[in-house]
Amino acid sequence: MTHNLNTVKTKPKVSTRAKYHHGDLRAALIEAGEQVLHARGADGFSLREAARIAGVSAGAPSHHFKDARGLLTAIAARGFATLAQRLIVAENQSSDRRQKLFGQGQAYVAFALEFPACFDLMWRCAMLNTQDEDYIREGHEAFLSLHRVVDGIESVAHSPASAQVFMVWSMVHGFARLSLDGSFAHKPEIVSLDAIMQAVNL
Amino acid sequence: MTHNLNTVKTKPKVSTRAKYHHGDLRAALIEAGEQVLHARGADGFSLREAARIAGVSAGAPSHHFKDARGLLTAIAARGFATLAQRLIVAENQSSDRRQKLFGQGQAYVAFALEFPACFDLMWRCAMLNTQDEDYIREGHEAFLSLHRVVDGIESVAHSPASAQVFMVWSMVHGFARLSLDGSFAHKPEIVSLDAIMQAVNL
DNA sequence: TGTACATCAGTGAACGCGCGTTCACTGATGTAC
DNA sequence: TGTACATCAGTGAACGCGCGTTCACTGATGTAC
Repeated sequence: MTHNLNTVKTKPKVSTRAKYHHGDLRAALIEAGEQVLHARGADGFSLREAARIAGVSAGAPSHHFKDARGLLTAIAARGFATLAQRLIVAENQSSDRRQKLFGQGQAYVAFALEFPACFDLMWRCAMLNTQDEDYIREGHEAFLSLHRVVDGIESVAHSPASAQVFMVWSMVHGFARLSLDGSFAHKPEIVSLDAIMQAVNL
Repeated sequence: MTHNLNTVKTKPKVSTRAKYHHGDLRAALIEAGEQVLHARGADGFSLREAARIAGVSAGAPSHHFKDARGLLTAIAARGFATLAQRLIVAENQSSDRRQKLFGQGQAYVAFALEFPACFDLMWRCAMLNTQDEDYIREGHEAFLSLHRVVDGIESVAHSPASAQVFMVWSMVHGFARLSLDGSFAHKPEIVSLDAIMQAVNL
């Protein structure tokens, strides 16, 4: 996931001669699509622009994705994969269970802030094929990691673990969204995720 | 806020003869716009369709709104006004402070579920004029109501009140969003806002 | 190693789409006198 | 009450926009023999 859209268009392959066959256009389109997404946001996304960046004609993507939605779904699935991976890293980074959870919260929000358009896209169901296997699997993967950690917490509040997972998820997700959408921008108080997670007694 | 887009197009005024001047086209456009928004979502919104529903030509809106963004901003501001009003109702509906907060949480989520596209729009800054006075004021109004209630709670956790406001807001907002975006749809556990708010010790 | 041929993965031109906005215009309204 | 006139709030035609997708095509690749 690297995004610099304004670079001069260069051939993705080292060979000096343009190759008629790309090699791995599917992967190249996903990467190009991520660039477009990052630069223009989910609403400004364009399949043609992704093709342009990949150095290929507008019709070419149809050989690898059924339509624009197909590419976007692949990108969203990759987003979930990255998120899940980071949550798992946080899960393994501490032995203290509360520390694990704090780490996951930070990782979740950091992901959203690092890839705002992708994070946005991941929940823009109207733009995605939500039946897609990868998309479902990677999303579930992320949820499971969070679930494992919350399950490991003996709570001060004696709520069912499932309520606590959804509580934490909602809070962290809401915090990420409100941050991205600028809702905290003009509030006098400084808003930190740490302070907020401290405020809930787990 | 009533939305039935598929009704036969009727003149908004009682007079049998079409009037050249509308009377209150601004208000009619806002209402028509809400219908479009509700039926097609924020992404499917179209100024022309709103004009069509209001029974007016495509150019007419320009006399009342600078552009499409202007109309959308007015709609979003009205959304915040409605939300604020409902939060204030919840605030006054109980004398118990925790009950107030629970009521506000329910009201917040209920609003999101009742007007999903409007709720969505209210945070779609790229589609709005976020400098608009009304938009800012009504949004602030809603926040203030929540703030008052949280300030009135003596917490088990001795966190600063501001951290608690943002915690509650994040949680409720995240819950609303995840609900709307279908993230809870395929989870085995039943997810209720009540259970989740119980899980945080306030 | 050479050849025939099927399949794959591109090209590039074309299509239709509804949109937001602009513009010269005109009908309706309200006000000054 | 009547008239002249400015202003307001509509019309409807036109424009340009970049988009996603389709299609007949062709160059490149790989495989069977």
